[in-house]
Amino acid sequence: MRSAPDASTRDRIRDSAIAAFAERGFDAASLRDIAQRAGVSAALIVHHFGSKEGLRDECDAYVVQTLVTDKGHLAGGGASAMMREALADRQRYEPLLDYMSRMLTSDTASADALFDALAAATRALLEQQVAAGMLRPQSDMDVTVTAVTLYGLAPVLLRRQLARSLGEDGLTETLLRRLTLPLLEFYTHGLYADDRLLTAAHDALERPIGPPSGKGENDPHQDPDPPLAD
Amino acid sequence: MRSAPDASTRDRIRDSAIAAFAERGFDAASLRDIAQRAGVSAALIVHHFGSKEGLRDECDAYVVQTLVTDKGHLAGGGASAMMREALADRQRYEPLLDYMSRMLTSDTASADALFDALAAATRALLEQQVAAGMLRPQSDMDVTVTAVTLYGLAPVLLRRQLARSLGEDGLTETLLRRLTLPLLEFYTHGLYADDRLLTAAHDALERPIGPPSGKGENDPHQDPDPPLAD
DNA sequence: CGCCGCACTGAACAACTGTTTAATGTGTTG
DNA sequence: CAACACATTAAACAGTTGTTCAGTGCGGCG
Repeated sequence: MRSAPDASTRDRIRDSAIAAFAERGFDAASLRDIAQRAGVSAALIVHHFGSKEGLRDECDAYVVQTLVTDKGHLAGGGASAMMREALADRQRYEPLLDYMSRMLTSDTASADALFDALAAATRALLEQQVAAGMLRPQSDMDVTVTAVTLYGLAPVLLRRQLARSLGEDGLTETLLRRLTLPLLEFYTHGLYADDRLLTAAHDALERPIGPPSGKGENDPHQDPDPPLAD
Repeated sequence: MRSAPDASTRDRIRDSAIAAFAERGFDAASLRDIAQRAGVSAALIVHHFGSKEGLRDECDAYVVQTLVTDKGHLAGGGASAMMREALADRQRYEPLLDYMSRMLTSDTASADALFDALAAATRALLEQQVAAGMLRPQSDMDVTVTAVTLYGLAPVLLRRQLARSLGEDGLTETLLRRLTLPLLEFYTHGLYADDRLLTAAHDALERPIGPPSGKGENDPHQDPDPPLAD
């Protein structure tokens, strides 16, 4: 988070805080550390924001607004549009993505609000695609919305592992291009060649209770990893 | 992490540490806090583990071993088997899942090792399914493996949001049952009804460079959210 | 000018951090 | 029994933390 050189002191502190929280986490980032980044004293931060918690609240609000409320050009696109946008102006958005990742896994009310906003954006997009006849009929739209939101967020939260695992460093354009077709293929035709696992799971769910009887070693579907079956 | 009542002091400290790190994060969990949970003094922790960092290393190793190396009954099943297992013995596994979530988003060598182990398990499972002719042909198996690993991890990392968003509290069996069929359907037939987005993306990727010219408002594929398309 | 408000500071504060030290007990081994 | 090893502790250490306090200087307004 490099602020514009003429940004107000308050804004500069906020941006420095976002960068520090994103890099080191809320607990590990000290007020003195943030103060130094912003070129001010620690006392001034408290003067402006009341407390470290107050500073956090303002950072949360700012990140949510920038990421989902602002201009609506992200709000309409869901998580992948977010990543594309982030790629375009990496220096500016990278701390925001890191901050958001920390936020989403943090058991705070702001985290819930952020996720709800992202899910709402995803829902809007999917419903628009339903109206256009682009989507297969979904049996439980709430589950679909939540799942698509989760799947869109996964590459952001696990950005480091995603890149490392594929031998890139960071979320380069090369990496995004490499992901595009396989993922779109996955979203279009799925992963499995036939209905075997699906019908097996369907049958299994008919039976009243779950996985009883001993070790459950001979279930009909041995391990359809992805779908959390049974 | 409630240890068996006769567990050795070392083990009890380790388990208390895992619980504390999982609940509050590595930085926020103090040695005195951990010591109190384990019913010992803070000095004893240092005596046994050398330093807080040493304690963390041992916790990391233990969690990795328990989650992926141990017995192989998780190693073979990927992330969803992990969740099923966790569900079966919730009290025991919940701290481990929380710990793992923090670990995977933490820029440490252990995090990389854990992810690699999970990805390897996913790869083994997928290759076995390829051999059985269950999978559609994949153009880039590395991408498929990484994506399936990410998608399997997303519900664990965002467990709280997943449950909250669907009106459950926690990863109940009810919730898992509700997820099973829609997700398996998704893995089997995909989300989209036709090839429109796929072929559009395919065409778009033919053209040499990316999204230039002004605002890129009139791309062929306006926003195929999920697949991060160009 | 004189006064007020306010951005801003360094220094001090008490609370807490991880770690060290010296000591105490307790059990095993010679 | 003496000697050693080791688990365990309370107390103290130096460093850092968020926060408070008393002040400084500067800009606008009467």
